[in-house]
Amino acid sequence: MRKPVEQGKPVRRRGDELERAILDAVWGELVEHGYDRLTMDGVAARARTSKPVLYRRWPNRPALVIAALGRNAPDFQEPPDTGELRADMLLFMRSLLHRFDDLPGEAVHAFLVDLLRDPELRARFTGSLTSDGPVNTLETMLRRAAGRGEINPGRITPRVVSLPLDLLRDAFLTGGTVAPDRVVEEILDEVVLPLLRAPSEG
Amino acid sequence: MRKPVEQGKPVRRRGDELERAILDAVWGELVEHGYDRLTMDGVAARARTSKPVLYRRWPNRPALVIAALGRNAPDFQEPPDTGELRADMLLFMRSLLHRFDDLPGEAVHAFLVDLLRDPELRARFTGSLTSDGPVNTLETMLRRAAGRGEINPGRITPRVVSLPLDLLRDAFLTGGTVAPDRVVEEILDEVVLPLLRAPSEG
DNA sequence: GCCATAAGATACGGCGCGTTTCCTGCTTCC
DNA sequence: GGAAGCAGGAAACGCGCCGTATCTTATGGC
Repeated sequence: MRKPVEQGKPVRRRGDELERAILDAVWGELVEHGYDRLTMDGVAARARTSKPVLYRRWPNRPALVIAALGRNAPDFQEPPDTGELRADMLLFMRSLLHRFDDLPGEAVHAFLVDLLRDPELRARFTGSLTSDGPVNTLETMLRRAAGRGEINPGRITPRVVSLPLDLLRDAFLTGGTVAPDRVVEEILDEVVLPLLRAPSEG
Repeated sequence: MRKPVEQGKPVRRRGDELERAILDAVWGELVEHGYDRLTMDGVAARARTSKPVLYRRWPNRPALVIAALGRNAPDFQEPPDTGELRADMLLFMRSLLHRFDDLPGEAVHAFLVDLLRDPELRARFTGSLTSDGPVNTLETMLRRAAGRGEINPGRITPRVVSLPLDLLRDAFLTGGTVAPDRVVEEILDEVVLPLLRAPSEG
């Protein structure tokens, strides 16, 4: 709801209330202008606060946006378990891709690209995938499938586990937009699943 | 006796000579400062010219750097043909990775990341891979290998052909540095080659 | 030798980051 | 309940760099 009076009462917010207002403002700016044109001044204005307040909490622009994404993104869900690997993976990959559908895809792309520029953020990002992230979920799904005899357990290596992720990310980065379903299925049916099913050699 | 003919004779260069000097200056700046800190002023100064001269030839910073890379990068070579696919691919992938070894790897990374930001440049980049680029070379190698019976010809699809490229690029982007040999071999031995050798299903 | 052309020097406007300075209202602690 | 101090808020600044505009001056074609 809207504040009753515009300039009547300069209500001074603090702590968590202020922080929530700021992160909401970030989200709003992302939706409206995208990441490229999200400015610190813009966020401050939208949150009706000022830049020093932002910089007291976050060291720079990407850190601020990370915080906003972390707050607003839906949590990871449990690994799907349909009883069939292909369906599991399809569900899972799609849920990954559509995690930020509330934002213009171009905004997410610009943000990820910006993340990659900074070594520190880059490391944090890749780390977030493995430690308790999607990689674990994938591994769970693969082990279950191996238990059912759907795939060759010998093929399950770290590189192969993260392969779907790597390909989705690459498609997103080079394509500029979330991979369409066609591409996801292609990745699964032409690369990931055949590889997992391939018998060991030698 | 106003002019004691100092070190700088005001030789005014034009056309191709000037252009070469500029692109060399770009290269020098890349080597010395990396892409992030390559500035138009810096290039102009190093080339002993001025910014308007740069902007008369190239519309912006990335375009200028593209021109410099195009001039200084070694040409693509013929696809290797050792008689064995793994060796061919190893040679080829390594040659790709070390194409810009004269530059600090961080500079190449920053440049590629910057390319991805602009839809136009992004498209030009991905296009350069397929049309008469590395993708063609890879396909040639794969077809030869299929002819020798090394791999399953049914596995050769566009997505699979570009798979090694995609994985190298992703490793470069997310790793921040050229993939070490270990990773290249892992990609080949755990993903690409097993997939190519896998028998058709159904 | 004349003149169009492009090089070179310089300065400017713009933008956005991150910081500084100063003021002011809220909260806490005695 | 009052003072001290903490944190929010507003404005302005310096910086760096982009891309452009203006003007002078050398150069090469004719």
